Amino acid sequence: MTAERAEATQELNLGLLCYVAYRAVETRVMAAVRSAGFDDITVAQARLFARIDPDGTRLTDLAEQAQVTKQTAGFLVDQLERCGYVSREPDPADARARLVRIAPRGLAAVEVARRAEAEVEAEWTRHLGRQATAGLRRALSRLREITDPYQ
Amino acid sequence: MTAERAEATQELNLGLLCYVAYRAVETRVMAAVRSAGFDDITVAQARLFARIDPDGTRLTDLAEQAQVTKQTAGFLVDQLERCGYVSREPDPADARARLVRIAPRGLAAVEVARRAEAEVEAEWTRHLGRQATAGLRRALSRLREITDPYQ
DNA sequence: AATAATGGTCAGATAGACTGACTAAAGTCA
DNA sequence: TGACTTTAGTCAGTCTATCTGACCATTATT
Repeated sequence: MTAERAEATQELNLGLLCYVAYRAVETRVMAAVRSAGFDDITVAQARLFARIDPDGTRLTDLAEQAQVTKQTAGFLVDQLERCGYVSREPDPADARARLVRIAPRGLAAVEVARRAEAEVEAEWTRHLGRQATAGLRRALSRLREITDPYQ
Repeated sequence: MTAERAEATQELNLGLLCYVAYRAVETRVMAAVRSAGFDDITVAQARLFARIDPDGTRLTDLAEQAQVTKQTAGFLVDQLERCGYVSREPDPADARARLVRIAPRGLAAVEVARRAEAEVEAEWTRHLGRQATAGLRRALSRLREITDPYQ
């Protein structure tokens, strides 16, 4: 690596730094989930799945939060439903809508994912120290106020 | 939002927090690049493009860093080349290989992207304060030591 | 009651990702 | 040196995730 490149590396912008960290977590979590026997789930499905509220979420809301079209969201929910991760129920508040809910198999997968996340966070804490990790979480959480319209 | 949901929101894992921040930057940068007239570039192309070294990078290295197959990388570089963002030159060190280099049009796009990134970082700094932003950068950079094999 | 907006589906097209098989050049080592 | 292995990249084919546009049913608005 040239000196110029080393300098460029140091100056990586915050967005890319976030991406590298995020991807590391996603890779680890997906690997854990798959090796726990949930090997029919894809990354796209998981990203959508992660947005489902414990009380159920409408397809349109899911699509908006995951930033895909409702057609795409419907396509992914179809697959999640077929594989037993979610179910669709009528929304009592609106006869047009249906609520996507996490099914038992989905809950089991969430359990595995949570454990993997916790493992990664523990590693990060060992590497950064407890205080710096807490600071990282605080900063990222506060950033959501200006970066996540669906918080 | 129910109390239960509010609590879950607070406890978002670090990976997802990174994702939200990353996506906000990517969205902003892509919008800036497109509205500056580079409207034929896609997110997938941009992600690969972002890994090209100023001195040129081999396709295989590009693929590895972006975590796609070399076929996919080749597909994307074909498009970037056709649109004038990169060029391919023989690698003087290895007759099998070719170096992907950023072409003039690519440099112009990088310029726009850099400005957009700087804008976002300025906003983040206003929101978090100078010290917390510096801490965020420090923490994420140190995390690369354990999350980015290609740093 | 008529019209507009919203939640969701159907149909079709395309981009981007993969696996597998292959060629050509480099590297290894008996 | 010559045979084998590895590496850089391409070709062909498939599949998944995404989009746009059109549409239906229900709800909201006026």
